[in-house]
Amino acid sequence: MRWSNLFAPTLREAPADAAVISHQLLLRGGFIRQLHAGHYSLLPLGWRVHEKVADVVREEMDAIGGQEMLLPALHPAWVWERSGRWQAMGEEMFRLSDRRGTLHALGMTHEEVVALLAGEIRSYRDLPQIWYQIQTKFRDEPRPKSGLLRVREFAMKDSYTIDLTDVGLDRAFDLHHLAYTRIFQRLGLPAVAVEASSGAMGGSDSVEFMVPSPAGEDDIATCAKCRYAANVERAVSAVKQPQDDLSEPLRRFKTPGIRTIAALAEAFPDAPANRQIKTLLHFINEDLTLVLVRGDHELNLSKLLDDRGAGAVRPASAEECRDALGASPGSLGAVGVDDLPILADTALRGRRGLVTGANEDDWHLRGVDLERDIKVDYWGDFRQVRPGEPCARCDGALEVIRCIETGHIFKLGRRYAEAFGVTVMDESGVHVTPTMGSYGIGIGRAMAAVAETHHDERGLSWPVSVAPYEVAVVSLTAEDSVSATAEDLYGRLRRGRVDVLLDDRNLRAGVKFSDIELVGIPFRATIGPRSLASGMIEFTSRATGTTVSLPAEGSAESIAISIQDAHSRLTPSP
RNA sequence: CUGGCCGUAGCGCAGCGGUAGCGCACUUGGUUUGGGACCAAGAGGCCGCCGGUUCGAAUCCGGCCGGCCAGACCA
Repeated sequence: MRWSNLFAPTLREAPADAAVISHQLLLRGGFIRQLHAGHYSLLPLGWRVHEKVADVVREEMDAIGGQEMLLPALHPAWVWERSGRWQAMGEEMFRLSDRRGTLHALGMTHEEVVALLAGEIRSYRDLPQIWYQIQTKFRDEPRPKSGLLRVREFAMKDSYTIDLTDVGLDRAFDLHHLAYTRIFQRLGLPAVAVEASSGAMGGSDSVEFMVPSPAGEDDIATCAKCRYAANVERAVSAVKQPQDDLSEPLRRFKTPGIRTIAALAEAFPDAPANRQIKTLLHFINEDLTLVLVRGDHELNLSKLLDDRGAGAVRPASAEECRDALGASPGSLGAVGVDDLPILADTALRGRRGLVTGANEDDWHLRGVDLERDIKVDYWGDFRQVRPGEPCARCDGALEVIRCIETGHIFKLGRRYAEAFGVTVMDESGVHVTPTMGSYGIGIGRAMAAVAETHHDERGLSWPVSVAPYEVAVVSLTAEDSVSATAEDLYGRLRRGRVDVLLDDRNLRAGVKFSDIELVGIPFRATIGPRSLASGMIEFTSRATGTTVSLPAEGSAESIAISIQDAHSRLTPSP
C-alpha cells in the first residue's frame, strides 16, 4: 500500500469526548470513527488490525479442531422463546418486526441457533463437535463507552462445543482454555485466566480472560503467592474475626438519628463496624429476603444471584423496608423475624455480642447472638472481597486489579440441548442429551485492549501480529536515487509477502515520522540521501526506538528476518 | 434509568443580546525539505433541532434530540 492512496485521517488532537487512551489513539490514528454511541466504522487501518486479530483467533480455533461457519444475525423470536431467553434477555436484546408483524431479534449470542443445528446430529460417532463463527453481535447496552471497549454492535468470535459426556465437555473446555491462552499471547495481551460467574448463561464452570488495564470495567482478586485469581463477582478471601465476648443478654438501646453503620460505630465505641450486623432487604426473584453481612463488609450481588440461582435481585426501597419490618434502612434487623427468609454471610457464623437494628427507628439491639437470636435459613458466601484481605488458599494477601474482559469460556451443560430436544444415540443405542460449551472473544474489544496496553507518548505501538502494516518504508526526498531505492525495497518486501506501507507522500520528514509513530507501525525503513550516499538505509523499531544501519543492498531480506523474529517472539511453542 | 458536563468549520477551542472568530488541518502559488516549515491568497458554518421572548438570538427562556463521564445495569 502507498500512503498517498491510503484513507487514514490522522488527527493531531484527540476529539474531546474520547476519555480512554485506546479510544483517543484509535481516533487520532485514523483507525475508527464513531457513527453513533456504541457504533463505530472501522476505517482501512482499523479493519486491517481487526482482521489480523480475527486471523490469529481463526488459526488457534482451527488448531483445536474448530470448524468455522456463519450463522444468521437476525433470529425469529420463537427461537428465543423456546429457550426462555426472549424474556430473560430483557432490554439488552434488539427486537424488531418484519412486514408481516413477525417478531425478530438481532442476535446477541447463538446458543439457540447452534442447538437447533445440533439437532442434525444423530449418533455419538459424530461427536464431539467444535463450531465457531466470527460475526456481528448486537447488544443494546445501557451505556456504551470507552470507544471500542463497550459497544452495541461488534464482531465476536463465538464457539460452541457439543459433547456426549461431561468428560468430553471438560476436554472441550480445556482445549478452549489452551487456545485462548495462545491467542492472547500472540496478540501481546497479558491476559489472566480467572474464575468467573456464569451470570445469565447458566452452567457450571466459567473462566474469564482478563487484561489488566485502568480502562477496564471488571475487578479481579489475585494472590501473587499461590496464583489464585477470580473475578470479584465470585472471589473468596479468608476473614479476620474480632474476638467476641462471652454470651450476653439481648438489650435494646436508644440510637437517636443514627442511620448508618459508620455513625453507630462512631457513637458507640463498643460497636465497631465489624461487630455490627448489616441487614439488607432484597427481592430475590420477587421474594422479599433479608440478607445479613458483617457491618464492615459489602454485599456482593452477583454472589447472591449465583448462589440462589436467581434470575433477578433488586434492593427493596425504603418504603418496602418500612412495610415489611416497620423501620427505615439503617434501623433494620433480623432478630425476631420469622415471616421472611433470612440469608446470612458465613463471616457472621457463630458470632455473638453483636449490634443490629431493632426494626424501630432510633433503636438498636446489642448482645445479639446469631445462633440464639436469629433464625438464619441459609448460610452462604455473599461478601465482596477487599484488597489486602488474606487469601483463602494460602497465607498470601489478595490484590484487586481493574481489568478488561477479553474472553469468557463457559460450560453450559444440557440446558440448551434439552430446550431444543436434541438427543443423539449412544453406543448402547440409547438416546441421550448432549452437553454444550460456549466460548467468546470480542474481536474489537481485544483490539482496543491491545491499544490500551501498547502505546507511548507518540502514539500506538502494535505488536507485529496485529499491526496494520509490519513495516513502513519512508523515502525522505524526491531525489531519483532515494525514491528509486524506496520503490525497489517496497517491491522486494511485497514480493517477500511482507505487509509493507510505502510512505510516498510529499511531506517533510517530521510529519511522516510522526504519522508512522502515531499509527504504531512496528518497524520503519528510512531512505534518505545522507545514509544512501554510503549505500546504507536506516531501520528503526517502534517499540524500542532503536535504529540500526543496513546496507541498502539486501536490506529487504534482513528486514524480513527482523519481522519474522518479532513474530516468533510472540508465538508460543506448539 | 438517576446524577453531572457538553453540542459553534474536519479536529481543538473562543465568542454569551447587535448578525461568525482563533489555532491546526484543507485548496492554490512561491520559498523550503533528516523530526509536525514559512510567506501570500483562498475555500469551508441551518452556531444540534423546534418553539418562545426581543426591533434584533449562537448568546436569554422552554421543550426535544444527541454525545461524554459517574453510578445503576451488563455474558
